[in-house]
Amino acid sequence: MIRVRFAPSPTGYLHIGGLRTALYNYLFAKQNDGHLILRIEDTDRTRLVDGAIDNLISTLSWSGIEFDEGPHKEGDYGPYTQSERLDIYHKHTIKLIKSGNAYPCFYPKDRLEAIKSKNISSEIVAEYDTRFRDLDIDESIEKMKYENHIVRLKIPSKGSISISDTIRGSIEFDLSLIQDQIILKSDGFPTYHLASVIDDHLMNITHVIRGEEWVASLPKHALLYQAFEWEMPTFVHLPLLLNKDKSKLSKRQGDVAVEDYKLKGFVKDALINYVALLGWHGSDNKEIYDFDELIHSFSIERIKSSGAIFDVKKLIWFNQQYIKNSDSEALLNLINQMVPTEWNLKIEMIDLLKDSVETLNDFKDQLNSFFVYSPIKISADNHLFSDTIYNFLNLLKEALSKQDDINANIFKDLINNIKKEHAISGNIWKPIRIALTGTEHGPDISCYASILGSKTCVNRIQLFLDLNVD
RNA sequence: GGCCCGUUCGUCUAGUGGUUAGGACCCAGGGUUUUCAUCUCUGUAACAGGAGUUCGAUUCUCCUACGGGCUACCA
Repeated sequence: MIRVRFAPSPTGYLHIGGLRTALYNYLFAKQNDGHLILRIEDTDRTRLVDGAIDNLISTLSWSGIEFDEGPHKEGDYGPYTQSERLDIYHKHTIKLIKSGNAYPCFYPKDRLEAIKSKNISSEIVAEYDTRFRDLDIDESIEKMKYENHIVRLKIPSKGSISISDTIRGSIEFDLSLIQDQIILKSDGFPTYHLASVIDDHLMNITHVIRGEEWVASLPKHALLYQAFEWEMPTFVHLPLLLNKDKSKLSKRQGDVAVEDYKLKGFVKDALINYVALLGWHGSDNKEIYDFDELIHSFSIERIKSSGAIFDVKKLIWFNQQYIKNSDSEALLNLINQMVPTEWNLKIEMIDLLKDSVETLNDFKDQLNSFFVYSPIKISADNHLFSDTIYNFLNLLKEALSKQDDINANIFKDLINNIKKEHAISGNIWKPIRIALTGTEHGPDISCYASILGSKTCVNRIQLFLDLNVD
């Protein structure tokens, strides 16, 4: 069975790049009837953020990505949080030391402090540590019980290793260039390399799908697999998501948290669709994929090898498409959660607006004029308004007050009749809009007025005239 | 600096040993519309460079350039 994992560290929010990694893992698992595992990589105790795990899970869940196993979902391979697996890492570390593939380096307190305070380069420290490389194994293990130590992986000083990546093919590394990697820190926690290799193996992970930033560590991981005499999973390194300047997508140059986009009124389907297409594309020109189509169409073979710039403009376009094609009822439910409870949203309002908004937040802005009105003071030099227009508005008000029920067509007829009867010409539609809504632009004013209802229209025109006509 | 990865319109991308190199976003212009938007039509715009292989390379190989990632007791 295909088993893949998404393995974030709980350092805060869910990164857009993380969302894509999770998504690709999810799609791959789903289309193969496999399992997607959530594993929390919290081995850096200095970077833990409270609530990050819950946040991660709920954000992922909002996007439609659910896990088959994880800290929040029981499975046969737990625990799924690395800080709860310390004894496993320790046992395996001892195994590595015993087989001669790793060695502890001892750090008397003063040396530890010296290293920390003097800012010595890691190369120099590693160089110094090679003196521990060939210490007696049993003695070293005994010494670990009462002395400060770290453990390093013993990397062959010569030779090369070639590792296969599904997207990039075979990659060769010169081992002499790699320093003995620390796999167990002085606080007793493993580093990423050790923990992820052990967990991927123990959790029966078949495909490691992760970001390209990990390819440089590939030889270390491969060596670890060799040392344990374990079979390697298939590696799939995803191209990076980039800023406008082509550097790795990061905060600082815009929003990178999934939550930011949610807050800005992006719908999850649009985000997912857009992000899926950053690095993957089908063989045709299709761009709009719903979640099921994505599951069926996605393939690792068609993942690109080059990085992709995250372009909000295209995301906005996707968002527009999804909103306008959404069921109005569903939209209404979403929007209801965003607006003041006293706003009595009607489905007609959503129908009227959904073709033209870019984000859910635009709804909020545009809906506002249905519920909040204050007349605009027209300046004397505004050529849109004249006595004729004010008079016209007055007539319209009269006409509307005789109508209990209006619809868009009645509203239009009313206006055209008044125009004809009183021989009024010129642009009357814009003044009507301004009087009725307080804004210059917006959706079809006849529809707008009919949703507002004749009574409210009358009130608003009255307020407008009160303010602008002596 | 070293190692590794990458390079088709501004962006996301399709594509092939012979194509007018296709689509989408963006941008510009036209049309529709009582406004804005929507919608619609049209347009601008790309194979990083150099060698080689070949009758023929955007496509295959090598080199260069450029970009990026990594180079932590971070992941």
